[in-house]
Amino acid sequence: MTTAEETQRHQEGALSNPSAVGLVAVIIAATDGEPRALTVQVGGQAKGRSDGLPAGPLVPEHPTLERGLRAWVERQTHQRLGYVEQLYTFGDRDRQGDDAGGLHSLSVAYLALVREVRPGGLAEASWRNWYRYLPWEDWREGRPESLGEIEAKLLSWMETATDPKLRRRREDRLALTFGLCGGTWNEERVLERYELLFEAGLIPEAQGQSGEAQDGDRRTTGQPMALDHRRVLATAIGRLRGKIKYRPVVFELMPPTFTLFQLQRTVEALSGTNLHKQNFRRLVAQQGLVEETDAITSGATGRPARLVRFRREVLLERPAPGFRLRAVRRPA
Amino acid sequence: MTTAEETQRHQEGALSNPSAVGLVAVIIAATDGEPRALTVQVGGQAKGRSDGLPAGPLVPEHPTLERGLRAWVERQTHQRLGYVEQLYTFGDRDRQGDDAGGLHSLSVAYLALVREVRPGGLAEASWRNWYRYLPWEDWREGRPESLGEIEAKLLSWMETATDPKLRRRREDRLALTFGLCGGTWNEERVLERYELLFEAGLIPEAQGQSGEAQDGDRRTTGQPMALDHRRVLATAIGRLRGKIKYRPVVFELMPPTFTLFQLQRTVEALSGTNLHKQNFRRLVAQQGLVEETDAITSGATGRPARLVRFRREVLLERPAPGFRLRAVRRPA
DNA sequence: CTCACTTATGCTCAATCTGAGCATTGTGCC
DNA sequence: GGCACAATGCTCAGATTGAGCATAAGTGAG
Repeated sequence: MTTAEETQRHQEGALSNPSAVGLVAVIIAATDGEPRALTVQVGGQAKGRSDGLPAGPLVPEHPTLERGLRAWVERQTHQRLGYVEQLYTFGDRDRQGDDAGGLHSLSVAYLALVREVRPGGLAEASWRNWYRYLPWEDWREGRPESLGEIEAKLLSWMETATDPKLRRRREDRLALTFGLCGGTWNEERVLERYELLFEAGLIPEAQGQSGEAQDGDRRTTGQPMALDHRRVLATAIGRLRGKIKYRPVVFELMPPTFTLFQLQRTVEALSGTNLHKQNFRRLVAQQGLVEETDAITSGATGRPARLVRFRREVLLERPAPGFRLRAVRRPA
Repeated sequence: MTTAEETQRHQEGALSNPSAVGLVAVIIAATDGEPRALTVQVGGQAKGRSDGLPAGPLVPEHPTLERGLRAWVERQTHQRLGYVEQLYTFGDRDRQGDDAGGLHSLSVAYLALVREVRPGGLAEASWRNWYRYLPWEDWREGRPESLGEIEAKLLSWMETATDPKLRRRREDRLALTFGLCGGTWNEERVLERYELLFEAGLIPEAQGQSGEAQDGDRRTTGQPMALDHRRVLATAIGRLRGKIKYRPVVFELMPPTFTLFQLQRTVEALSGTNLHKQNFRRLVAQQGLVEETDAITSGATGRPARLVRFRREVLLERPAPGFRLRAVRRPA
């Protein structure tokens, strides 16, 4: 069959593979300078319960996928979603675990940013610091200590490759993702790092995928999640870290008014790095991202700070405002 | 039902909405300084034939969606795909036309870049300049002439809003996407522009979606495509235009060796703008994106140019190499 | 052969942006 | 008042950019 024939057959509705399609949502908030994701408890008694992301079937009654997701999440969590963006569509074998009875299954993942964290809301849902699941991604206190052990294991995984070409390829990947062997750490490569760990057998969720021995230790390789949800989370973090650099999406996580330092803390929380304070303010000022209110903080230690608010107008003005975050280089 | 319950039910496989899932591929090449997409003829005799993108059912026999797409396209087109990336998953109502017999239908769209254009290959498939479908996106010869008419229509669409708030919102969107009313043109907002035209009733494909009068004219609003394929194409172009700025993906479109000017022409073709020649070379040199060969062009008019080739090593070196394209400002 | 034309390539220069740090200003606390 | 701690202002050298000028090295016409 030619492409054209196949296309035509497809477009006339003669589809051969009905599939089970679901939604997964990565719902992000940032309070107290910590990045948080909404998680739920999933899993029956047999396998034990574990953290997972909110997920559900595709709701067909909505005009678009995004609107459907929005309504679904807002109904479930009573959160108003600020910003919503489609993340990625994960297929079967990208995932692990049971196929849904022979059906091919897909998950359409969405990233959503919410402003406030309603504490009560749902019994089984809770906000968790996302670095709980990916501890090696948090460089705010300097190089994460868990990284030492991880690197050692990755290096020995590299060594297990006997084929020199394969070994070389692995070395390149280590350099690219974890900054080993002379590479540099790029905070956006969250997914690539997760996938590398997965392949190297350091991720417990990889069980059943291959028979290799699992080498997971929550202190170093983080807490597991149900199914492939950690992969989805990693995708979300990577995307968000990229996005804040050229679109003012952080403000979707901020309260109506805030101080520049709170804003900086939020950006740092997302990107997992520290920023140079004065330069950060200069950047924000130059870009005209915020405007001053006449309120001033009080009570806290140190000199009170001026409260500012996001200038919605920038969405129309500059081509692509955001933060170009330059991590401050730390001595040791 | 709570989120957690729903999630659990979902994850245990009790899915309620089996859906028809398909793939769509935007396969891009660039030859002779023109950006081209692979198109096929689709549609039966009743509706008339029209251009469409290669599409087909999801192939379940592959480990991941991407690998599946890769195999499928390579089998169909005998093209080796260089770079493949998932674009977006389009839902039903995002699309137009017939639901597939009550099934909810999804299309997972992929972007692929190929190096060479095999001319023969498929009878019904052909490479088409992508600006044929989105003529307002090509600013290489200066402001596209079709834009005058488009803007006039958009402005009158804006005026039809009686509610001042709605009118205001439309004005903002015109500024943001088409640079009207004091905004600036941003070459990455391809999808937003298409969607605006769609809403404004300037896109013939919108028929049946709403009863509004269609105002399409191929010379100004471009040639239509089947279903929502123009939307998919617009998504692809926007994504690619963004990507070339921070990842060296253009090289996936180039032959093994090429001149710097050919490279520039390709980047210009994709971005739809003109670049400053000397600065472009300086950028490429600085970033170390290419290395010289000892071959030199000959035969063409003008001084012969050195042939260069892509330095694969940069993929490992710099954090995120690509082109920051600054359009050269033209006087008129 | 020389000229006109075309493209390649080298180089300059001012304006701006960046990374890093020093200095000063308000507050709460002892 | 003196201290610790943030907020805020300001400087400064080095790198990056945008825009051009100038020169080199081919082709084709006369």
